[in-house]
Amino acid sequence: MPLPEGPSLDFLGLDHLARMQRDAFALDTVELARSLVGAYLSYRGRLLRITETEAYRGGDDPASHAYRGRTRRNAPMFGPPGHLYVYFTYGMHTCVNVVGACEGEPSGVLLRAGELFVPDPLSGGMVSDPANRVPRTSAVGPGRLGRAVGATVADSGMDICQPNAEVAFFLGDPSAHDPVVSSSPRIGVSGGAEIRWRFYDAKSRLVSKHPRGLPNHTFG
DNA sequence: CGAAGGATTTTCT
DNA sequence: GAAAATCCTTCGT
Repeated sequence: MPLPEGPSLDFLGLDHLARMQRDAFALDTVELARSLVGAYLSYRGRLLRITETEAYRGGDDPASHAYRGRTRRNAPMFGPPGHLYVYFTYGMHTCVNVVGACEGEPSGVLLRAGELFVPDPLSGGMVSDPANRVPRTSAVGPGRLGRAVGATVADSGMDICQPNAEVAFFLGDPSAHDPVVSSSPRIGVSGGAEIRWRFYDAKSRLVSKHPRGLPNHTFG
């Protein structure tokens, strides 16, 4: 089986990519979710190309953790853009969100899937991680992504716009590897199932499978 | 293949 | 005490 379609990251040297600053996160939550597909995430030294996100926008989104108001857990969703909201669920999964902007209302973009990269001693660049091929070790699915980058709830609230933050996003190189961003209803939500706030790269194999066979390209 | 059920613990009611 | 923005295994076609 071939490795998943993806960029050869010889150019990566993340220095060549623009690091996302506060203004890049201060977008409407849904716009941020869309723009993060194809972006690179550096999480304490682990590198990931984001392939799938979901938006949780506003206090009247019934699927959002913020739906029933502010609690200690979801507090970062009510704060300024460019911070992490990390939560623990189902007794075993740690899921990572980024806070965007929503007119003073709570905001969260759930990182649902990505393609892992590892250093390549031969080229000196980064190459797709063989772990991507094994569902268990991949970063496909929010729980698996959280595990792959080693996220913990202690990371919740982290300001990722500080110059020396251990977590940072970089905009992908549009001229080299445009994602084809498609949308679908969100996965695993109990309310608001008609809203298409899930975004994914239709060119990537490394996206989650929609339980209901709803819009979701699969290549191979 | 797909459907069903268990795992496991934090958070909130 | 119940639910949870999930994942994995098992069991049935």
